[in-house]
Amino acid sequence: MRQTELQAAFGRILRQLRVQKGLSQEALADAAELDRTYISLLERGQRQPSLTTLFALSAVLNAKPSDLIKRLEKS
Amino acid sequence: MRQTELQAAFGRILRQLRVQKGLSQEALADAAELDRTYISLLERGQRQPSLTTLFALSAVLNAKPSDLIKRLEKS
DNA sequence: ATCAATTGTAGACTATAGTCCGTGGACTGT
DNA sequence: ACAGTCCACGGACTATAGTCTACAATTGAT
Repeated sequence: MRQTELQAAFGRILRQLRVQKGLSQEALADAAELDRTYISLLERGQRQPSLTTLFALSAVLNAKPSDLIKRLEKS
Repeated sequence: MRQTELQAAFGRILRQLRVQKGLSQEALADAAELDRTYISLLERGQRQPSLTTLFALSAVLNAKPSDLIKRLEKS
């Protein structure tokens, strides 16, 4: 998988989980102690998270980081 | 898990997998198209990988990225 | 048609991922 | 003693993660 595809796929998964939980980008950002505009960038595939950011987002979304990565592998 | 602990734990896992495969840091770096000194930093817990770096390292080590993350969650 | 909430986006910025070049130390074999 | 391999480590650098401010576009409700 190329880098841009990886980022785009991560963005789709992130958005899906966030919407499923009924959170706004801002609510997610606040809970994960990140910036709202950065969540927007992530979801649009223009950034890729570091490990700690992955863990922080997963925690807020009640998902295991490894499950999130597993979904990435399949996409 | 705090950020520094996360990095340190990732470093330990990375080193263990690399040694298991009988690779030098340089061999791993070359195969993953990364820098030798950066592998050293990762293993010593002084850097954390991006998603694409995680995938690149996992590929060389014949491990699924999600399995690597799973080990991180448990440590 | 308007208002509020949400999101896209741009620009300038700081922090950190990742590179490159070099040095020195530990270890092994000869 | 010397050569070869592997690794720690430093400094200087470039690329990108992540912040902050502000404004425009979208959507949904009334």
